[in-house]
Amino acid sequence: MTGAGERHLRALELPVVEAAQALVGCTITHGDTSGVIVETEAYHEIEPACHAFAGVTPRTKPLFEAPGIAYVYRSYGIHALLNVVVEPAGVGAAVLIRALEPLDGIERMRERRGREPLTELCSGPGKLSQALAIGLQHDATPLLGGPIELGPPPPGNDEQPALIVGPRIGITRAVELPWRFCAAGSRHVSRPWPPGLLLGW
DNA sequence: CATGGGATTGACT
DNA sequence: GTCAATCCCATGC
Repeated sequence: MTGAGERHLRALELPVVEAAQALVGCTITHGDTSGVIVETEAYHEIEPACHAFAGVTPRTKPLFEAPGIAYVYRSYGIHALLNVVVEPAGVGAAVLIRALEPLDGIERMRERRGREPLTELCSGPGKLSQALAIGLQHDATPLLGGPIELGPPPPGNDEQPALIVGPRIGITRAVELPWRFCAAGSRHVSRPWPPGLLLGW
């Protein structure tokens, strides 16, 4: 039997678009800081917005490895963005973690972010990396038993949350694909929930 | 080896 | 709403 308590493990076995949905509600922990995933996007080598579209390069190599490792890259020269690599080895695909609901180490997050409001700590892919002190040194590290830990939903929150689906944000290619997923009603997403359809209703 | 772009953010008009 | 910061890496000469 497969309980909700191991949803993060099942997510790692799914195709990337389904994995992106299943990961909403799971947790990310680094040291004393952790949060619940409330927003994700799927990226796959078949579409040009994905870094893996260019094939295997020194930068994209982790995307093509076996599921369950991190892909962390620098964005706009400033931010480190965290992805969960999924799909079998040889297939380049990953789930971008776009926002967390802060759970543990909130004061530490406030120090690192230089901001007080709970909704400004992890409400964006660059923000959550800063709040959890995730950097390029974590690229290709395991997410099970590594420095950054992917975990199941918190106790009492095992229900797969209702999701809002919409187009991905901040990209210029393959903008039409509805591969962004937000926990419905969460106030911790990177932007007020997108226009789009509700899933899970 | 030189160049250009980007899965963002925060500050500013 | 607009815009610059900043740096890794993919690409091209």
